[in-house]
Amino acid sequence: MNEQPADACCPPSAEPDLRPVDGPEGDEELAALAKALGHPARVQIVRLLVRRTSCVCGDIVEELPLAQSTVSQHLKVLKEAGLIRGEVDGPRVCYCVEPSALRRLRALVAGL
Amino acid sequence: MNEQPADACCPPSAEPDLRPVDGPEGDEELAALAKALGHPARVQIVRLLVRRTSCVCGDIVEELPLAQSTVSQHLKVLKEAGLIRGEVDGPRVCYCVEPSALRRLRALVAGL
DNA sequence: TTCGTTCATCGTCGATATACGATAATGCAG
DNA sequence: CTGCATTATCGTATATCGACGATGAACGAA
Repeated sequence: MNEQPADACCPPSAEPDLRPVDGPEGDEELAALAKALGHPARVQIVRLLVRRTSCVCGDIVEELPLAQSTVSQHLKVLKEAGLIRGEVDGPRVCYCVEPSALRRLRALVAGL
Repeated sequence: MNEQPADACCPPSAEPDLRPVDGPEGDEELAALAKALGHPARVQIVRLLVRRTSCVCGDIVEELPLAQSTVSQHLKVLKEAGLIRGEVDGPRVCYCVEPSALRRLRALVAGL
């Protein structure tokens, strides 16, 4: 079991989101974000991190019916898409959502 | 060239969207919609259909730098995800977005 | 019916995704 | 340094994706 404070990472990071929503760049950007969310396990991971019941990789692994290596791969995909961030906390890594990326995704979907 | 009225299809279709946004079903649903949007060409197609400058398959093909068969495949993916609909209009097919699916996607993303 | 147009489907190829176990790398405790 | 716990990466096998050309199916016109 773990007894993490669940609020150790994730500084505010107020990015303005000034890029355009449409055009070819918007297509690529939305496609990349959507592709990262295009797997149920990754959606579930994002939800877990938003709910913030925990943010440690091991806890996420326990919540999913997948091997630890598979969860790590999914975390990597989400991180490369900019949707989450990982902060090293001793031997653990605390993952958290990137609020600006989520806002960006909402803006791009709203711009459809 | 074509001279289509561009408003021949797409009845209102006011669906209530009463299903829950979270939970395992929401994960699968969002993942399926996001996966369908996880390619720039498909994002571009959805945008074209929202702008409604045209809705005929052939016109969509002309807008994209892809072969007709490839565009047809992307249209199939979008249709199977429920994001668009195709109505046969003589030898042509008029595609249009499914507004309820777009609203559903926005609700699911907002529910993250 | 026959022809031409429009769109869908088939078959194929290379690239990418997804899963797993095994192993490496990291950090802390002792 | 040694050992333990945690996470990342590697290697591999299977499945799906994405592209194309070729072909098929449906429809209207002649």
